[in-house]
Amino acid sequence: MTLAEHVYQALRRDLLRGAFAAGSPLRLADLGARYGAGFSPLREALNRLAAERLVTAQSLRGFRVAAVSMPEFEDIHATRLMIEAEALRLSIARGGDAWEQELVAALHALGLQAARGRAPEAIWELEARHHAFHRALLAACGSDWLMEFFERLHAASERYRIPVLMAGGPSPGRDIQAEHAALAQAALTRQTETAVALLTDHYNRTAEAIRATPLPAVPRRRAR
Amino acid sequence: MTLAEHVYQALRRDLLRGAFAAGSPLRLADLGARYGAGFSPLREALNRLAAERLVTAQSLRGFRVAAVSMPEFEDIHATRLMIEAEALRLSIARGGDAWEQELVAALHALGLQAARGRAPEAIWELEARHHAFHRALLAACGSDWLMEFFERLHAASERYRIPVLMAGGPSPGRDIQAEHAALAQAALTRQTETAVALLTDHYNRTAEAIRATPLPAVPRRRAR
DNA sequence: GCAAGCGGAATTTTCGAAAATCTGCCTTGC
DNA sequence: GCAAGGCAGATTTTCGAAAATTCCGCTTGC
Repeated sequence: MTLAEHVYQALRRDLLRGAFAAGSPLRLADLGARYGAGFSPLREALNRLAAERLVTAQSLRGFRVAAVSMPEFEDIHATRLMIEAEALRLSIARGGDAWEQELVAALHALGLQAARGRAPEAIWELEARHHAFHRALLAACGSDWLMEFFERLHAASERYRIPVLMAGGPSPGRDIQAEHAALAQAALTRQTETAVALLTDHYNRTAEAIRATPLPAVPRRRAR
Repeated sequence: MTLAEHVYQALRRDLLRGAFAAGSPLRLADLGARYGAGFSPLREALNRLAAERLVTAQSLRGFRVAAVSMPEFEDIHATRLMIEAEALRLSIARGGDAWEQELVAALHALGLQAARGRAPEAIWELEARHHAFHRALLAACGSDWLMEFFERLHAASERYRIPVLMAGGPSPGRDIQAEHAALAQAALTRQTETAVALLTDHYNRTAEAIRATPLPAVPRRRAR
């Protein structure tokens, strides 16, 4: 792997984990010290991330962490429901043995990690397995483009989930693992519209938690 | 505009116009001569385009024009129908005076250019106005993400339309301007499902023309 | 005749410095 | 007192060369 690729992955991971405040400038000198790279690989990684909208680029003023806002979250959420509902229908219609196998495996791995609690060092592994479960659910849809849009929207919404995770996880009355199990069950038994409804509810509950948690304040630049 | 941005736009335009064969390597020295830039801005542009999947990157082996294939086209086509149908419904539901105004303006501009024929120097302007018309149709959907996916899928499918355009345009019996006019009419009169059906037919006809035209041969690398 | 290995050329990737531009502060003029 | 202008430092952008790796033809050994 080249240095630029390594920086891209590390920076992307840090952005999704909320290591930088939304809207803050990403200075090349700082990033160089942090990731041990010169300007060239840094700028390559930043350009990729800019194309993914995780950072913004302004001519001759460098890069910033992309801003967050509630209207943008609502857009991400609504678009995501639409994309994933369609991908889930296709996946259920087309999934074979291998899909079922990987889905139950992902559900099991998620359950194991969920049981390990929410300590800081365990939470990112939980996030990874959560993402892997949802990916496994849609994986048989047969559309590279739907899967790419799923990944994009997942990354975009991840940044809004961080405050919720840090504030102590989801609402007390919620049994997330049960939601996942029911969803997997409906998918495996090919109850398409039940599965879509469960998936929609699942994301709507998370959206509720996000709406109830204040966004981290975006440092405002002075008017100019 | 920085040099890297300029290269990005010029290279993207050339890729969409079919200036490079699908699958062929994009050598930095060649690109440097073509666009008058050093390696740094070139690599930044290429990394952006790689994030958009117009080119592919392989560690230490540089960049290539993304491959084309009929299965990929079918995926693009199906995903596009889904995204644009949804965006069109939203746009019709939410569009106000400004939307109507820009839609009729875009339709008119498209008609003017269509009347100018299909000479090589007129064709790209026609393409631009065609794209602008379809964008105007969806512009009121209120979702940045749907619009981004629209742009991505448009760019991806543009590469498949080039051979059709070069082979002399669409099927003889087709009156494309009438299709656009009917579509705009249905949208402006808020006949949502009629508009969606017309849009779907419009793209399906184009897809038929693409299926009937052989893909440009992708230079195959020797097995290794 | 043919596959494996070698070596030079071609190519990509990275760095460090130079050039260009922006930012914030301070002076100047009114 | 306050806005306009300018200067110094900070920052981004670009280049050219060096380092690392791949590519490809050629030789060698069987």
